[in-house]
Amino acid sequence: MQRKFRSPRSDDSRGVASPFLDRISDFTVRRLSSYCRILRNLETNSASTVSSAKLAELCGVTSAQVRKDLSYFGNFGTRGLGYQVSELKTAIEKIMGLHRQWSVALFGAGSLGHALFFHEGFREDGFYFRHVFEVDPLKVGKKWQDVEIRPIEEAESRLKRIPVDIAVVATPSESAQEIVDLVVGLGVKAIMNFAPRKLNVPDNVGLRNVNLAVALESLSFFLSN
Amino acid sequence: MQRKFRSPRSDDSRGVASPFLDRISDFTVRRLSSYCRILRNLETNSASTVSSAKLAELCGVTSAQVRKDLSYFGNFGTRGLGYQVSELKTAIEKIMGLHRQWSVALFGAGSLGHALFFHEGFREDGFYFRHVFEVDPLKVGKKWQDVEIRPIEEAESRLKRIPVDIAVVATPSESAQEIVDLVVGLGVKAIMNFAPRKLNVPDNVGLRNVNLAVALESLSFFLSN
DNA sequence: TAGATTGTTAATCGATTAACAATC
DNA sequence: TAGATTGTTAATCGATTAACAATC
Repeated sequence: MQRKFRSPRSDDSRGVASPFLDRISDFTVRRLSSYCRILRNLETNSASTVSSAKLAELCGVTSAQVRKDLSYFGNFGTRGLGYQVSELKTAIEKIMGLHRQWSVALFGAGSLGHALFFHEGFREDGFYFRHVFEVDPLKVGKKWQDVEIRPIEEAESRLKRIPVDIAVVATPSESAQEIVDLVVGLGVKAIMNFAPRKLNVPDNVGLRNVNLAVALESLSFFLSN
Repeated sequence: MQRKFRSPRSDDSRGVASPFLDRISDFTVRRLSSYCRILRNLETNSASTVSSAKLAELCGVTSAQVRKDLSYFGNFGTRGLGYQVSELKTAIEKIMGLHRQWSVALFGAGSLGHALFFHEGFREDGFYFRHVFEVDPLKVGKKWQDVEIRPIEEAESRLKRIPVDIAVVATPSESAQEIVDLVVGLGVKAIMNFAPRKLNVPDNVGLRNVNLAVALESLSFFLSN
């Protein structure tokens, strides 16, 4: 149904079990994102505990689903009482890698690139844009916050000097594969792609495609049928 | 596993069978989008026929999947020969509702709203923004192409005068439900939501959530494990 | 203790795939 | 005709859910 992600064998000293030998589906990962967001809200509203039923309701899933998802990673609750909000939030952030910072390079400084760069949620989650690369000479040289837009030709040398964990591709489809090949060659292991085309990456590189048209087309289908 | 969409009973005079009594999963709809895009490319490159195996390869799925997806809607191929590219493209566009125009209202004229408004792919697919509504008085009055940004208070009267098929919500999370209630009350039957929160809509309204953070968080999980 | 809720197993549901008769 | 490829059925795979013993 979907490609699964196999977690490498690595133990963890701070109470979060690693799901080695097990496989976590992307469905589960996406729900963990959602649980995390809700738990942050609950924490803001000073809730101290939450049951799987309550969390499920707030996320629009079943309570069995919540418990099942969490069970891949450890025992976070107390029978009869539920989960400590802050504790569970911290645990999920750690599982998701949201307890640390990630360096990101943005390719494409068009309106989509602009929106991504200034999207506040990313920074709050620990994702920091270190580079912006663009072909349009009219945009090169401009500064977005403390990052100067540089020509794509400088990507290699700059990424060697200041490496990143993640590359975000917000360029026209034609240049996407080229950029991916470049950053993969430079050791980048994770790519978020907005270009609506199939990209080839090695097995050990994570690729997530975001296609803005799909949601609208799905609504168009819904309205038509 | 997911909510299914039940197609209403309605026959079609132009050769595309309607899948009444059947249910089409959102997985299938998303793949139809993908087939459509590839077929458009093939048509541009003057390919006249394509097999399910070739189409599958270009989309990154199996040939059985392609044939299965298409089989929900009719018989589009010729045994031994494959599919006519233009014919199949036209058929899928019709199934998806991409053979006509859709009117869209945009809520939120921030950088995300800006990116969506100027996203070329939408217009090419037949989605036209008729309205842009925004609370920030500094933005109200500006013109994006031929559309003037108007205050959110005018949404009701303007949408009554010039109705839309789809509302796109690109506002902060806090105002999203309010906007949804408003447009649902005005008869809008399809909503694309970028606010990272659960929205309540009646059963007969289509809602698609796009969460930009999820793809990055999923990569953060990938890199961490 | 009685009530509540977890963690987990087994059952169910539904999506994908293999296989092949039909047929160009 | 022989080769190719569809449309469809049945088998498989995997995600979700119901149910309940464990236990706070």
